[in-house]
Amino acid sequence: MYQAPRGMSDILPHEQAHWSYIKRSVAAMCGMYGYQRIDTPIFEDSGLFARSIGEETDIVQKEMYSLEDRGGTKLTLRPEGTASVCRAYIEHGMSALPQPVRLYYVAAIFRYERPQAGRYRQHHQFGVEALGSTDPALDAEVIDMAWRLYHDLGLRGLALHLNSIGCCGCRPQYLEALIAYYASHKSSLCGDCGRRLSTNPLRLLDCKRDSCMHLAQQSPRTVDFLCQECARHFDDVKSFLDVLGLPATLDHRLVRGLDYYTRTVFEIGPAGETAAQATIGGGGRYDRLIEELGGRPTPGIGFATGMERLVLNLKSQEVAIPAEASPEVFVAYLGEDAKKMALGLASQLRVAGIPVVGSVGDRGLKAQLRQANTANARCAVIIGDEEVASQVVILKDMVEGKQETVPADRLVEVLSGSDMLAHPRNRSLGGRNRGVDSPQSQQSEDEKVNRV
RNA sequence: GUGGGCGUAGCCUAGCGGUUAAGGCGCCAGGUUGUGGCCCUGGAGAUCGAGGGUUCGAAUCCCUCCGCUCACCCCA
Repeated sequence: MYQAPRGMSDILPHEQAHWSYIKRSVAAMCGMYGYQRIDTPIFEDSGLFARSIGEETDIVQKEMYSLEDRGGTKLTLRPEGTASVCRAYIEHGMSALPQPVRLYYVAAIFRYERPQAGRYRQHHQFGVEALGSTDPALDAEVIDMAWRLYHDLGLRGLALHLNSIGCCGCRPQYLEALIAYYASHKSSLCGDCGRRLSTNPLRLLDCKRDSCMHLAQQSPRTVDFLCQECARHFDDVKSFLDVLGLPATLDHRLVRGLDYYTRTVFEIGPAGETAAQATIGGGGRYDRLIEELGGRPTPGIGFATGMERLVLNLKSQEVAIPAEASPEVFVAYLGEDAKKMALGLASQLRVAGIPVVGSVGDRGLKAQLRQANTANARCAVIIGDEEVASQVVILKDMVEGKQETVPADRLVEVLSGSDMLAHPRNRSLGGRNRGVDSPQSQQSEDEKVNRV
């Protein structure tokens, strides 16, 4: 028996409501903020990720799905989204466009890790990237988008953590101080942290062992080492977030696992949640990345959110999700002649824009109606020998249980005029329109979030 | 890569040494000759994750492997 590869899963029909709900919300929100969609290849040249994410990071060291194609090119399944977008920005000369360039993506992401709750080898991320401006207002805009998305999806009780990790000008001094501090407490560090001291000192700060957390509380803070420009930038970000009413919590232990981050970094997850895969979204500024990848110096900021984690949180918070559309009409038949008539009628209905499920398999009427019922069809069209003979059909309302005989050539007309069909507008929008309420109700909703 | 928990029909679960592995959901069919949802009846569907061992006898005990899952590491 074949199984899906480890850490990768099928998204089955009964789970699609959550996914399309998220995708719709994402697209609507990006439109609201002026972000345009970009899709990049699932593979990139391996070097792109090594250079952007950082040679020494775990992602590059041990988590990439890499392969060589028949021409000997080294390719890697994308382990994150930002590098590809930056590559596309450079490759297509987007620096010639009005800046900043605002982009978003929804993409499958691949990392070779041990799967666990909220962590998969193939997962999906929605992310945005705003390229070409250092304006702290852009940082605030991106953070606002992330916060707003979660809120509009219906998630509550989230916390926003914020920090600034400085730039290449001021970070070295900080790292020096950090290493010096931890080196002087080396004896009380756990084994992992002993290694981190030389490999990835920033990560010393978010070790979860009690002893190390204790040390982290007393450790030097990035914000105390910011250069003047970075400090100014961070102050502005904070004040802009304030204007937007976003309840940011300063977290001096917040660092990110990718090397390209500079200045602003942030994460959003369930408040007070200490669970392992709690973070549902995170991001930050990366002012050197595009230059690093061979473009002209171009600053950027972005964030990404794990869609599987969104689904997990929507489920755990029992957020009501709009149901997927079910078919309007089920066409049942009895006998060969009726089958042909049913086929033709179903086709006509679809041409008229009415979703139809056709019966197949020559089963009894009882079985066919049972199927119409489980398919959640609003009504059934029944055709037998008598109906074929007089060119009529039985139209049965599956909710009311009533039925009537209508001439076959008037079926579309009768159906369109009946209240059995959902209004076309409701059909395409799924009857939902979240997050664009009046300013007043929006305000009160936000206050509710801030309080949690 | 390290550690814990778990593998019985499509799904959930009982059985924990003794005859043809039990129940619920779902599926299929009947209960009116051409009418669904509720109810009733019946049916199909399981080499009890795989291999090996102990035993007169193993789903049940032991070992190995595989898979799933949770946690560490890391991250969305």
